Amino acid sequence: MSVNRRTHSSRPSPTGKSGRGAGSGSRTPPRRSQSERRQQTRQALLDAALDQLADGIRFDQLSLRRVARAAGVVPAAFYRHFDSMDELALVLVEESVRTLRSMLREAREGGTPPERMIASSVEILVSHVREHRRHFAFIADARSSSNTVLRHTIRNEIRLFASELATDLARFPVLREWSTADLQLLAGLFVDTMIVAIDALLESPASALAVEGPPGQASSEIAAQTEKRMRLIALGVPNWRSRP
Amino acid sequence: MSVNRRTHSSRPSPTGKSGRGAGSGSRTPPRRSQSERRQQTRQALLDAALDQLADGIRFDQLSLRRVARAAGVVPAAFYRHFDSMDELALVLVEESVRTLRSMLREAREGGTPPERMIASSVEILVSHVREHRRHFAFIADARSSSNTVLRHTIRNEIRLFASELATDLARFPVLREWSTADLQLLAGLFVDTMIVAIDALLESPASALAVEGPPGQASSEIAAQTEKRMRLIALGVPNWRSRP
DNA sequence: TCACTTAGTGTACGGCTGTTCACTAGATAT
DNA sequence: ATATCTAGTGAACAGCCGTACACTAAGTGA
Repeated sequence: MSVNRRTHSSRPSPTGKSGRGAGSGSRTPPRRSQSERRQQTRQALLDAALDQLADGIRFDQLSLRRVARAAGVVPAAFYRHFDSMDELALVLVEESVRTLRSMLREAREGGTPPERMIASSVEILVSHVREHRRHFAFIADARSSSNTVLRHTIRNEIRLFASELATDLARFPVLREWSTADLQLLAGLFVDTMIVAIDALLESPASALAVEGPPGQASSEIAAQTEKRMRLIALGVPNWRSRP
Repeated sequence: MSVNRRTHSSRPSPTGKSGRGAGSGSRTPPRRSQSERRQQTRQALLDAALDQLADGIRFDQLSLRRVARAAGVVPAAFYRHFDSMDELALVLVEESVRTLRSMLREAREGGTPPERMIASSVEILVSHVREHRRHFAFIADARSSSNTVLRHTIRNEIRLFASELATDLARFPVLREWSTADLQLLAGLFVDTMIVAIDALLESPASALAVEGPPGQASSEIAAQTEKRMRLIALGVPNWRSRP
């Protein structure tokens, strides 16, 4: 995990011999420009945080010191890149939201026939969570973080995501006449169903040997369950009237 | 919040006069049996924890010392009643689950006409959350706690809740022919919709002056939104076939 | 009345936390 | 070649944490 080679030590080298290429097998450290070093450490900090998140550590328990340690850097060095853990979190929001939007884009562009729409969306969801587990773990976690700003930020992004989905839904013939509010309702229901699926997907493989309760479902079961839920919701659409 | 009157002090009374009824206006402390005292402090600890939870403090941030302080008791005294915060949490689970089941009972027993079923359930949900805010706050929080045992325990209880709802649903004529699995699916969808509603209800009033994002919706809006979601789901029911 | 039990006290300890500061070595600019 | 800049170091700080321990006052039972 450590990014930086030890550049100087408090204890002088035990052998008097120092200088480049002295030790057998020790190679000259690769020359890196200052900006390379900087950018690399910064990313190491972000990666360290994401890795811990993917390992089931919650953001709230993620201390500045733990992140620095996992990045192979001393705590004080953290401040060269971020003012606080909260600021690091906001960078992770951007990264993760990009992943989220890429999922929407992927679902949009393939010329999927309407009757395959739900199945295809669920497949994309599952594969995206598998391939970008760390980002989804962060999103899921941040959603219920104790950091108010972070929590509100991520929830707002999810609301935006639902809004985009709503305008996509508007293109379906059955939904042509629907009011904006009703489209938001439907999209919100779909999105919340996805979130439940994401939570389940994240729970299952990391805690495969969980001590308590039913063993985490396999991702195929979760996918099947999610697809059924969405189909059931979609079935109500043709009969929907806003006022009861 | 403090339950126990100061019973002795490290510093001797500044006046030499000690003994009962000495000071003007000081009344004799009410005699309490030992078991009364014990039970009272224990409840004060539980209440202190619940109060903090209702104030938006997450269980993870809730330290033994904070709880003890809020209960007006020294940290070491905590151990006379619970081995650890985790053990206290499990007691709160029992308390809270009782509240949850009382909600189901209330929804069951009133002779509600079928077409009012959803509206009535949502009303009961909203009023229950208002009246037992602390328990619901704990449930919502524990669901995503970092304590694995606690999290699994509460999720299992929610699964049980969904199962009971499923058997209730089975009594509806439209659902007579449904398989158990499909009933579980439907119940799960309803329950998750409720959880979303609970989260929203808990968010709104405590953080009425939230710094960021859209102001929390009023509970009536949340109720309306939730009712619509459930109605939409219910509309799909008559057309449902398990295999697509 | 007197010994026993027990709920709660006060103090102390080590461990982890965020933050600060003077310092250094390697990259950069003159 | 030399001076400047800067990413990272290591040591120190105060604060909160969980836990341990000896102690005390009040309630309890013989």
